[in-house]
Amino acid sequence: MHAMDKAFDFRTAQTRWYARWEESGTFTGKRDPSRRPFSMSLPPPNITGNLHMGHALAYTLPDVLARLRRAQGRDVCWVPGVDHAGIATQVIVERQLKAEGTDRHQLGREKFLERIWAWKEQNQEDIENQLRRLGASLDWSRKRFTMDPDLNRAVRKVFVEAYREGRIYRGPRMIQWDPASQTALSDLEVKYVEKQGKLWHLKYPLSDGGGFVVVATTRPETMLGDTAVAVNPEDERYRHLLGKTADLPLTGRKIPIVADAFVDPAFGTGCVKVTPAHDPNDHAAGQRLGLASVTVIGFDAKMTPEAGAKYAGLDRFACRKAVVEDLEALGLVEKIEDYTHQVSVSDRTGAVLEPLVSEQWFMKMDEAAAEALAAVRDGRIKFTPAHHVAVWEHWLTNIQDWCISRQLVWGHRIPAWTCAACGRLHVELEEPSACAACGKGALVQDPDTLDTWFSSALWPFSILGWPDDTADLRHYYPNDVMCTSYDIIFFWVARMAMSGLAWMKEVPFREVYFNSLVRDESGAKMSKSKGNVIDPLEVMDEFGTDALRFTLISMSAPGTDIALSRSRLEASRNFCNKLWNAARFVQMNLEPGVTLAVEPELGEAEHWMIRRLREDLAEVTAALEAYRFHEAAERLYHLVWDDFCSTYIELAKVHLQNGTVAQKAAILHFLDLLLRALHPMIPFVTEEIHDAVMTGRLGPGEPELLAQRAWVSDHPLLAREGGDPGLIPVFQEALSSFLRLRSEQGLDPSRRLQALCTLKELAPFEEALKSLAKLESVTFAEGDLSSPTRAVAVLGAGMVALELAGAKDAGAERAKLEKEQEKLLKELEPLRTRLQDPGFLAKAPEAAVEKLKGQVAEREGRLAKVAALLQV
RNA sequence: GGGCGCAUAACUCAGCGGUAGAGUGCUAUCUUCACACGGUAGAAGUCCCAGGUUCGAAUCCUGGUGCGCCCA
Repeated sequence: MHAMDKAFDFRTAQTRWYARWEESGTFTGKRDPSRRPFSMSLPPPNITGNLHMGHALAYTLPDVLARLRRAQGRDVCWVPGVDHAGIATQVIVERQLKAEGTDRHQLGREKFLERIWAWKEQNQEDIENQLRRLGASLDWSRKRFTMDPDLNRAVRKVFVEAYREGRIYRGPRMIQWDPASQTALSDLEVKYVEKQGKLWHLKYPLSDGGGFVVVATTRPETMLGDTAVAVNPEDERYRHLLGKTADLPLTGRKIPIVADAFVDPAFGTGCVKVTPAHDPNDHAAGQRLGLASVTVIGFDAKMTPEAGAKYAGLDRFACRKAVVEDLEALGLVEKIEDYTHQVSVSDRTGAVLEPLVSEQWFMKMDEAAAEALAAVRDGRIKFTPAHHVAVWEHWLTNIQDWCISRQLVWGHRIPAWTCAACGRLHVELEEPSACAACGKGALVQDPDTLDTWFSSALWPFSILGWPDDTADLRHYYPNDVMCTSYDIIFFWVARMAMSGLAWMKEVPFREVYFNSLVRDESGAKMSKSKGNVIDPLEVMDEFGTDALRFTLISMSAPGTDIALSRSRLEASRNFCNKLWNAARFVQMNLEPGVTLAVEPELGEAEHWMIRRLREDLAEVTAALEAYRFHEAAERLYHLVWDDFCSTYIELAKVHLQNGTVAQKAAILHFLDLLLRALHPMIPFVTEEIHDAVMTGRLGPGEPELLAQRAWVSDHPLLAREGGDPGLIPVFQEALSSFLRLRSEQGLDPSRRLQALCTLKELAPFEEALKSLAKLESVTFAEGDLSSPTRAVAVLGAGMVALELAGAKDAGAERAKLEKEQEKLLKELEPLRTRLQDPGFLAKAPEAAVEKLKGQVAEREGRLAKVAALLQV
């Protein structure tokens, strides 16, 4: 036991405790067969970044769950780790190389990889330490990285098996190509941004000399690769053109005019140019209609020789300018309109993507998607909030095959080898020593790596040791909960679900909790370019980790994004300080003999506090178990501030200062219950208080660390019944009436007054009333207290008065009473109307009618007393 | 074009069939024996609009308006 400072110093508390928790093995999954497991695996954070506010939330909420479940006796296993983030990481390290005047090609694949590994080690350590600062109760003994050898084995296993089953195949297909990072992307890595562009109306002369056909396009440079002009078959305007050809300007090619339903007659002129090599829709149309494909833009985003000698080698945007100029010179540009359209760019590099046909690896999605859909439909996976099911359904029912190969160095290398001699492809777990077909040629491994999410999708079971049949896997799989942000439902959740079902034959997690997005004060998404990013590390320095956590938790209502504001952080900090000071006040009045082992003595105030704890802690438990974090936080906030601090401690001050050991033990128990209930949300301040107050006062066998103590629900004290449930509310009303009278009468706050009260049952609280309302004495009397020398207030069940002698402000009192009368009448009117409504009386449930009657009676009673006072 | 979500006090948000709530801010007041990161009292809202269901709607349904997000 040591003296507590006047204010909670979170700076020392938050560095002190995490190491203790970690060293003590509190967070380690015990794989204890006698206890029910509780396992979680979150999408690991990307190694490219520091902890941002999204992580802070995404780790705080599951940490609340982990700490709750641990306290409830579950064997908690929450595995931490980081994700290698293929493209993002490679882009960053390549940028560093560029700044040093070199590049990865000069460095060579191996040196480049060494460089990335070194960078990864440093970043991973930073992220891990930031998660520790946040207090996340992760099992560091099990930490994983998506490129660990074990996890790589899982990746190879899945790749090889899926290939043999035909789920993975290789072939030329149109993909989204990122010219900046020189790799293919999956559909999910494409972002659509709105851009102000132009719509060029180009005239293609008909080959028979019968005029022109006009097509509209946002990308005129692709006309060099046109192989047809298409119209809608229903479009009467152009039916006469079908079967004819047009002379494609600048190329000397003749292209057919064809019909296809994909053409929207309302877009542009209703005639569209078809460029099968450079547009996904045109590509599909080209295949349907058997059109030729002419590739005029290369992987470097420059024009190819097929674009013609004049344009070959030009950048695609420079070529656009050149083509338009040349067409204008020929009089073939009918008009140019301003046009706003969506341009597809890389989510990572921001480069404008080029749809290109390319040889890539793909994974079939239809079967896996159907299984993932079924798992949610039949309840094997439950979503909170449930409305995200709609998004899930939509995406999985429209899913395309997944392009899994990337032309990157950083990632899981594809386990496929080609024989240099016979060209045979070998997909194997380990590198084959010789070609199984011809036995002669040298084997060359596919240079590409897999999409980062290929390995991420295996995370929920690869971290537990799969493909080996490990004890961890048997004990902790499937995971109980997956906590994540709803914006990565496709990247992570869907792919994990599909992988788990495919390879484990069981869902990877039983429940998914989607947390909100954290936004800035005005509700805008935080982004570096907007400059509105709130750094959680700075917030933790300024307000404390507990304040940050409590703010995020108390704003986490399902389905609403969080607009983080300074004022909320301040409120949370103040709350932590309030708790601290209440504990400090308790602690400084405890002698050594007061411990949790002492049987507490319970009076009216204690029974009231027990009732408050019993009701609220049950609600808190239920709310947390149902992911209603904000509700749990709000309950605890008011339980601590209003009930424990403002009401109970004020009533118990006498005991606290001069009471018996048994009386003080009751106070100690209440504080103990609050600390335990609050610990999952604000672990640092509660552990610090626990240390300061409970050291030497714990019951036999109780662990010293709060993080190891049991949850509060079945504490025997909460089962104790007794006392009069109505008494403390009457006391509160009497007290606030005295205070209000003082305020209305404009009395000097330090002046002590004589008071009267008709409520005899408050006699035991005389001292508390005197102290809190600054009274000299309280006389318990019967009947009407009204008198020309007293200020009187009407309560539900009685009356209180202050003796003011000559100092009474009768006008103020009368004004107040009149106002109260007016208010009561105003309230009564609709209540009485409703009570007289035959429809209400006939159809409303009896309880509603009774409740209304009670409300009317209570107001009428008050009204009568107020009216009587006004007549004096 | 399709889907999802949100509109409640000055601000940020809860509530989601039975008399409008919280935090912050605001007004007044108090440094009195844990806490000024505090105490006390107080002011503040046609619960976006229009219909409908119901004895009763901020709450359920339909339509509209305005925002935000996702997918194409």
